[in-house]
Formats: sequence, structure tokens, C-alpha cells
Amino acid sequence: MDEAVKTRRTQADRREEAEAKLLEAAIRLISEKGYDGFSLADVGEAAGFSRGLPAHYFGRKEELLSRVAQHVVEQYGASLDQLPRSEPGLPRLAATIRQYAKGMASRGNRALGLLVAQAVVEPGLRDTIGDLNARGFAALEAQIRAGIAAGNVAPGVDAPAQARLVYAFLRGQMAFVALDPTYDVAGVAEEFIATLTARIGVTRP
Amino acid sequence: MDEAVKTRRTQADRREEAEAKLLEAAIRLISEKGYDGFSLADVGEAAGFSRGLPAHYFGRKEELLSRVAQHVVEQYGASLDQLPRSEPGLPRLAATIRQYAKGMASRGNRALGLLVAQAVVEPGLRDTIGDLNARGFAALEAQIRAGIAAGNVAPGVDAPAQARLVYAFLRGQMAFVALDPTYDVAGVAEEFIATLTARIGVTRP
Amino acid sequence: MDEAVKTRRTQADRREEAEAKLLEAAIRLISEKGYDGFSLADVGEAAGFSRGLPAHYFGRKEELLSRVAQHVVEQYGASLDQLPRSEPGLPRLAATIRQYAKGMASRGNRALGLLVAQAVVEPGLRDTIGDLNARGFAALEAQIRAGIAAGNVAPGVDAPAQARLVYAFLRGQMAFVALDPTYDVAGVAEEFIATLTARIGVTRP
Amino acid sequence: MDEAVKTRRTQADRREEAEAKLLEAAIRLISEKGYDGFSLADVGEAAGFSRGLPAHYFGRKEELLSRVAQHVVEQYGASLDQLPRSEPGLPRLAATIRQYAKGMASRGNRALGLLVAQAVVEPGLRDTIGDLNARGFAALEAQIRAGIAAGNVAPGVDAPAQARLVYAFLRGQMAFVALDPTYDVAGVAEEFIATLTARIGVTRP
DNA sequence: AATGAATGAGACTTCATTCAT
DNA sequence: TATGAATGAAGTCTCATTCAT
Repeated sequence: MDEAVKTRRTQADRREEAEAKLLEAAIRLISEKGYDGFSLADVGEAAGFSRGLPAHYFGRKEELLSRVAQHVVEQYGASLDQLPRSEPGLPRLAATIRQYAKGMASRGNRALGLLVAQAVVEPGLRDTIGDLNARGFAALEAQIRAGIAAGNVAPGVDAPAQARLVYAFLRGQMAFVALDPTYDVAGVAEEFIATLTARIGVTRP
Repeated sequence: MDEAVKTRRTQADRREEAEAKLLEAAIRLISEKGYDGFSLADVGEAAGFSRGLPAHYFGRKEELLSRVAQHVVEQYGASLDQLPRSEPGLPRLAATIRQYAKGMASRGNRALGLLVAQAVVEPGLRDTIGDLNARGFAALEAQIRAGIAAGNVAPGVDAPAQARLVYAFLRGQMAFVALDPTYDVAGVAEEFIATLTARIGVTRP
Repeated sequence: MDEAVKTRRTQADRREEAEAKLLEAAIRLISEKGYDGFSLADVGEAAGFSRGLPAHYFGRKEELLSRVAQHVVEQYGASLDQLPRSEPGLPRLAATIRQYAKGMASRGNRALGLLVAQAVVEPGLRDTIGDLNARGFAALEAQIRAGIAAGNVAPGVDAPAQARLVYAFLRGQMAFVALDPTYDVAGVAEEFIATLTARIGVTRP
Repeated sequence: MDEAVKTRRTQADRREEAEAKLLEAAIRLISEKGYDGFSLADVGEAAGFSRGLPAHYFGRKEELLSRVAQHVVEQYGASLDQLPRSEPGLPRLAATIRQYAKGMASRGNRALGLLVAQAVVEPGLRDTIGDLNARGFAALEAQIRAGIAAGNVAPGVDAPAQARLVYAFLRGQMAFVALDPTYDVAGVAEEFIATLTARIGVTRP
């Protein structure tokens, strides 16, 4: 039985590992060629496997792309949950914005941008990306409320609207960076933080 | 001879008109099926012409898509140039933001979102979309400067950064609306205007 | 306008002719390789066209095969309608059976046998073959009734049942011939005619 | 040693049982999807085993299909050998025809119909089905001769031809039933028995 | 012995593109 | 000029088959 378990483990591991490699390869290809600019065979080869493996695992290309989206969103969402360990509220919001600005040129983000756009016309992606947005809104909103509780955000602030505002800004920046690597993310992010602070920060007289 | 000239004119006109219809059909298809989710023949049929006409006019599909991008950008840019006739500076900025929020769910905007995303991986679109961004930045920046001149924007404001900030916010909202029609664009836009005003507006003591 | 009509004619003719060639090629392939033993590309090549043409015309393979069935059935049914010009009733029935026996080894019949069998599991063929059977029953039944009217078939004969009986025999023979070219169709057919006559013929005392 | 022998026996039995289940599953699949409308993996799953087992046991698909044909023919032939225990000759022939009519809608028969048709183009099946036909002819022929000996069939009857005639009728009916479950097998079979009797039966004055 | 992972060939199908009318 | 016939190149997807466990 130990034998059997070990064997099954190993087989399952082999598969899981191969799947992960295929997903990574797909992310790379999306970020380089676009949502539809590559074939399943390309994914197999890019991952160092046979041309047929992606189809064998995922069945339809749509399924592979949906899995890719989930994978990217999971990674992105995980980083979103790990807000920097600054003081809760406005300081942590500022830190979050800076962190995002820093990671914005990554391959995963380029791929995410294409997936987000495609989600508008691809029902299979719609929910995944919709969840991502909802999660982002919620995390930011929670942080704003934490700031109110902590006293570094003004009590009357419309938390949901401000959360969406912040997230929209971040998403928009992402598109600029992806297109133009010389775009000054950090500078504009600082300006945004200052703007946000002017609106929701607590002025101690 | 007059005859000949008139005929040629008419033919050229008819061609231009047919091309415009094809481009509009292509925009519709992009907004429904994505950047690459349709064939040249589909465009012909969607425009009410024969399946072969798009190939006849545009030759390569790449050429059609490039023309579509130019067309969309032109329309979008034109609306950007027609800023509302409010008082220059902050009031006109606010009006602009509201106007954008209103038009955000249009088909053209959905298509634009897909084109902007695709531009990241498509050299043929890169310049077109890059120009669009530059034009947007410039228009907003000019308005901020006009505000400083008019006295409704604080003199020390970093106009380029604020212009990018505003444009990023608008672009990000566009993505949210495209994905979720129930997203409250107007409400968040008002919150944004208030936020912007808190930062760059002139407080009269 | 004459011009236009002629042009359109010619194009339509070209297409119709090509389609007919493709269908004939498909029949040949079915009779040689079975219902599923060949590809669409094979059909194109066998007909002297490109590998892609069958797909271009028929879209799905299923559609091609359905069209083939209609084509074969049409030919077969046409020959069935042209009963030999013998005296109506029993003589003409006998002549019909002989005629069928003679044509049984043809390529079309081999293909028909495979299509009939496949119809059991292929909804797209079911109706076509069902119609063929119904037509066969009806033609034979009509001939039996004609015999009663003409006085060479006994009045009390169960025409529908006898028609089915005859048609079942013919269909069964078809399978034997297709499998074994040395099978003595003609001899067994004569024996069948004698048997039929013994049952439904009118004995003049 | 007894142990070892018993174990080996048991394993051989288990294998044989599993193979039988796979063959039955294959028959089911043929009757539902056609001769080639399923994969080896489908057979494994349909039989309640793993997707890999059919390949493990039979090696090539061709081998599985050939074994299926043998299996079906064996079952069919066995039922043919077990002619009903009526009086030899014409009565037993009639009983046989009735028995066949009754069993005609079975799954095995549907599969057999497809195998018979496929045999025309599949050398591997040709002999198997040829043998089946020969066996059927022989059994019927023997029964006719037995009738002559017993005095219930007329002495001058052409036994081989009549045997083929009967078998052709039965085979043809099979195709009708498979296609149309409402076809009145029993009624037409009775008409056939009466027809046969009129031709080969002995009239007692 | 049995499972299922992995390969690679080949099918169907779609389309950009070229050509004939 | 405009249509649509025809080609041929991919791309998706399915599977028989081989291998590792």
C-alpha cells in the first residue's frame, strides 16, 4: 500500500509539475504574442514537452487559457493579499500602491493585461477576471476602513468608491507601462499617493 | 470629360463609403469576438457586402486591423479634442471626466480596450496607440496649465504627472465598465473629481 | 445583364460540376475503404482537386457523407422507379428482381450497403435511408396491386407484407454479393421468383 | 504448488472474465456509435476498467475489433445451432425463422449488422463473416434435406438455393429492424413462412 | 498486472490569400 | 469593380500506441 501510494504520488506529481510548466510557458507566450498568437503545440514545445501534451491535458485551448487566467490571478491575488507590513490604513495603502508600481513591468502583468481585455469577449474568462476585480476592490476597501478605525483616514470617506478609484488608477497605469517601458510609474504613483492623501487623509491641526 | 470626372468621383466616393462600412463592421466584430475572433469574410458579411470584399480592399488582414485601429483612435481622439465648453481649467477637466464616464460603455470603447491591450504585442498597433496616449496626456496637461493660468488650479501642480494620473484612472475605469455594465462609473467619477479637486484645486480663503 | 447571367451560370456550373466529382470520389472511397476509412483530403485528391476543397464545400465531414447518401439513394431510387417495361404485375416484379440481381455488384451498391449499416448509428443518415426503404416498399407494393388488377397476382395477397418480403430478400442478397463475388445471385434470384410465383401467382386450371 | 496452480488459474480466469467484459462493452459501443466511432479508452471505461486496459490486453485496436467479431459471430452461430426442438424439416425451419425474427432487435444484432457491412472492406473481418454466412447456409440447407428425408419437404427442392434465399431474407429483415423498431418483423416473417411453404412444402392430397 | 503519462501522427476545420469570371 | 471559387497552410483536437510506475 505504501508502494501504491508512493507510485500514485509520483505519477500525480509528474503530472502536476508538467501542468505547472505548461501554464508558465503559456503565460510567457501570451505576454509575447498575445492572447491568440500561439498554438497549443507552441506551448508544449516552449515548456520542453511534446507538441501534443497541452491538448492531452487541457482538452480545449479555451480550457488552457482559462486555467492560465486562474493561475495568473491567483499569483496576482496572493501578492495583493500580502499587503506590506506598514501601519494599517493610509500608510499601508501607500505602500501597496508603490509595490504595485514596482512590479508592473513583469511578464505576468503583461499577460494579465491581455487576459483582462479578452475577458470582455470570452465568457470563460469573465468570471475569473470579475473575481479578481472584486477581490481587489474588497482588499482596498478593507484597508480604507482600517484607516478610519486607526484614525489615519477621515471618517466620512466613501470607502467603496475610493477603493474603485485606486484600483482603476492602478489598472490604467498597468496598460501604460506595458506599452511604454519608459513611462515613469514611480513618479506618477507618488503624485497619486499625494492626491489620495489630500482627499482621504486626516489633517492634524 | 465632365462625365468621366464625375463618374470617377462617384466611384471613389462609393469605395470610401464601403470601406467605412467595412471598418465599422470590423469594430463591431472586435467588440464582440475579440481582436482576432473573426475572419475577413465575416467582416464582409457583417457589413452587408460580399465575403470577398475586405480582401479586395485591404489585401492583408493586418492592413484591415491597422486601419481599424486608426479609425477608432481618430474617433476617440476627436471626441477628446471636443472638450466641453465649460470654463477652462478645473471645471473643464471635471466636465471631461464626466463626459468620458458617460460614453464608456459604447461599442467603440470596448473595441478600443481590446486594441490597446493588443498593442502591447503587435508592433503595427504600438505606434497608433502610443500616439493616442500621448495625445490624451497632452490634452489633459494643457487643460491643467490653462487652469493654472485661469487661477482655478494651484500654481505648483505637477501638470504632466497629474495628466497621466487622470488618464490612467479613465483607462482603468474603461476596463471595469467593459466587463461589468452595472459598475457605477458616474459615482466613482464624481469621487475622483472631488479627489482631484482636493489636490490641485485652488482654495479661496 | 446577359454577361452577368452567363458569368454567374458559369461559376455555378463550375461549382456544381466540382461537387459532383467530389461526391463520386467519395462513393468510390466508401466502397473501397468503408464509411470512415478515408479523410476529406483523400476525397479532394481522389477527385483531382486540392486537399482542402471538400471541407470548403461541405463544411463538416458529416455533411459530405449525408450528401453522398442522398446522391446514392437518388441514383438507386431512380433505377427503382424505372421498372422494366414488362407486363405490369408479376412479370414486371420478376423482371425487377432480375435487374437488381444483375446490378448488385456495382460500386454504388457496395457504398450503399455501408451507408445503410451506418444509418443505424448516424442520425444524419437515418432519414435518408429510411426514405429509401419506404420508397422501395411502396414501389413493390404498387406493382403487386397492379398484378392483382391485371389478374396475374392472386386477389387475396397481403401486398404490404409481400413487398417487404421481396425487399428484404433483395437487401440480404446485396450483402452476400458484396462479400463474395462468386455468390450465385442470378440462380438464387430465379429460385426466389419461382417461390414468389408459387405464393402470389394466379394458377389457371 | 497447489497454491501456485490455483493462483495461476485464478489469474487466468480473472483475465478471461475481464476480456469478456471488454468485448461486451465494445459490442455495446459498436451498436451505439458504429464500427469505428469509439476509442480503446472508451471501451475500458464502458467496461468499468481503466482507460489503458484494452490496449494492455489487445495491443492493437484491430485485434480488439477482430476479437469482437469472433465473439459476436460465436454467439450468433451458437443460437443458430440451437434450432428449436420442433419436428425436423419444414416445421423446424419455420420455428427458426420465427426465433430469428424475435431476437432481431437485440444489441448484438445491431453490432453484427455493422460488422457484416464493414467486412466488405476489412480483410480482417472478411473471413470471420464469410464463415458465419457459410455456417448459416449449411445449417439451413441441412434442415431442408432433413425435411426431404422426413417427407415434409418436396423431394425435388434445390436445397442450396433455398437455404440462401431464406438466409438472405433474414439478413435483409435485420437491416430494416435495426433502422426502424416499429417494423413488423413477426408479420412479414409469417408471410415468408407461408410463401416458403407454398414452394417447398409437401401437399398431402 | 494494471494504470495512466506521454508521444506523435493524422483527422477535421478554418481562413488568409490568390485567381478566374 | 466585385464576387466567390479554389488553394494550401495552420491550428485544434483525438487517439492509437508506447513507456514508466
